Amino acid sequence: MTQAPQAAPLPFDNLEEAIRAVRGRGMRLSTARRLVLEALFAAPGPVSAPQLSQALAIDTTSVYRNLELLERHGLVRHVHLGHGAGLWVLAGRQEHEYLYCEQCAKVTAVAVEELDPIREEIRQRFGYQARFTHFAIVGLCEQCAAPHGAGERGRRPAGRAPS
Amino acid sequence: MTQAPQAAPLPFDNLEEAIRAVRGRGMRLSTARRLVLEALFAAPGPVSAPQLSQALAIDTTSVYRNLELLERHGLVRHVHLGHGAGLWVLAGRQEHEYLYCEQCAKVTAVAVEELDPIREEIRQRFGYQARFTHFAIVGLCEQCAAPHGAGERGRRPAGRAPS
DNA sequence: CTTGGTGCAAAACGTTTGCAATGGG
DNA sequence: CCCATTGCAAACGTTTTGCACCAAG
Repeated sequence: MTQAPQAAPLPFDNLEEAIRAVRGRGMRLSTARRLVLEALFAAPGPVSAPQLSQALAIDTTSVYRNLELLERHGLVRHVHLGHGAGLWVLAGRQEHEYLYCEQCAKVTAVAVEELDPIREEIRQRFGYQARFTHFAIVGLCEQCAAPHGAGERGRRPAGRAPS
Repeated sequence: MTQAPQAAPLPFDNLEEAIRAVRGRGMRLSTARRLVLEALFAAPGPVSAPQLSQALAIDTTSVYRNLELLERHGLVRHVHLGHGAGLWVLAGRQEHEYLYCEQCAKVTAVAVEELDPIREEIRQRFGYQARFTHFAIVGLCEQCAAPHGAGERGRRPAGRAPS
């Protein structure tokens, strides 16, 4: 996960296409690699390498090597929502960027185009071409930002909340 | 550095005021603590705990404990520019948020107010009250974003460039 | 003198590397 | 058959924890 700024994402919609892309790029379709891809397709959101390793009963090393290789080939990418392990997602179609609530750990995925206006404003003001695919936008969600409303007031996170 | 969403920053301008704040909050002014504060005042930008530890010849453990304590009391905070160690800065006055170029590792610090328009747009569109104090805004700086210009074309980072 | 702070040792955690064995094409 | 890929062991860099000693107030 050393560094992986941008690898042009390969377009694919489903497992079969992803597998075709794997083969087409000269990678072998090992059991571990197929399982990792399947798991990522099945996952409801970003998953960590240790999670994958445990869930699939594949050595962590192998999971990392697969994710890194697939990332180099633009099939997956990783994201940081807060502290803790990096989280991995497919990089094929429907690219997402994430908003992360540091209080209740809520994660909101939005299509990249939805953030383009923000990106454009940042570019105009500061000259940077921003990318929220590596670091999520961290802050407070609507409920948690509401000063004293009835919403999530004071609620503790459901899962762990890496700040 | 477990988690530290927001601790109301104590306002202070210089070392003396910071020291007064330390004492006022019931913390002792140990040698290590004073050195860490001095180093942060002297630093031109965010610094990692291992860096501080080495530069000041203070045990890493002690540096971490001091930073964490000072963070809990709103005197310092930490930021992630990319991969690698968390980086620490004073949290007193002139708060900054950071833009980080993932290609040339350039860091641009901007006053929080300068990002308020961006924050406002994010709030309106997605309901999140964003905070770029924990994760920098990562992307490409003007030079590196320029497709084939004469600027930083192909230049490798000066220091390490954690993506 | 009290107790908060220190250094040292050791561990936790996520991640990377070296190497011999294995299985995919 | 060959070599990409695997598992295991071991290292890595950052951060945390336990504990006996020390020093700030």
